[in-house]
Amino acid sequence: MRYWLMKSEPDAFSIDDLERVGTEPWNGVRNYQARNFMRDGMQPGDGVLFYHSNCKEPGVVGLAEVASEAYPDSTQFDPQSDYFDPKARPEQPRWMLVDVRFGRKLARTITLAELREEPKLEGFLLLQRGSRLSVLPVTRAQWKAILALEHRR
DNA sequence: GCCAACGTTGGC
DNA sequence: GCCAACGTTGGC
Repeated sequence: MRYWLMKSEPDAFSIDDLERVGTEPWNGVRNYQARNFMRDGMQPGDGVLFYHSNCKEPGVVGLAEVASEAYPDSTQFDPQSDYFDPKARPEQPRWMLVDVRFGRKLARTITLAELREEPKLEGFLLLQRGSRLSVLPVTRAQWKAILALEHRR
């Protein structure tokens, strides 16, 4: 079992939205590195840290799990979609996604600022300068270190 | 709203 | 294949 962090802007899709729908196709990822993590790295049952980005208090807000193998993101073929990709062809899809299933909300937001202060998280991809990946791997040690912060304060 | 950092595009 | 221009991400 592996661990991941997935970012979402709460204005667009929050942890509450995921709780409401239960399971959501993680569409709209248009970065090759992020796609490759979903396509080549993820397995059903993997752990996901749900992260709110581009908001007042960025940070980890909940837990989820990978709920499917990777499959083509249908929005790439839909001209009405914001995520439409005119170069994508159904016989050779360019963008893949996985389904993500709600796990639980954290007791509180573990903020980005806190993560930066945690020595055990040195080297964490999320915290590296200029890192903008919206889907990224988390080591088991990092996962544990992050969750250990939940009830510490 | 600003802007640093990064990815992508397209001319040459 | 280089690289300038442009677009996007996302913290602050």
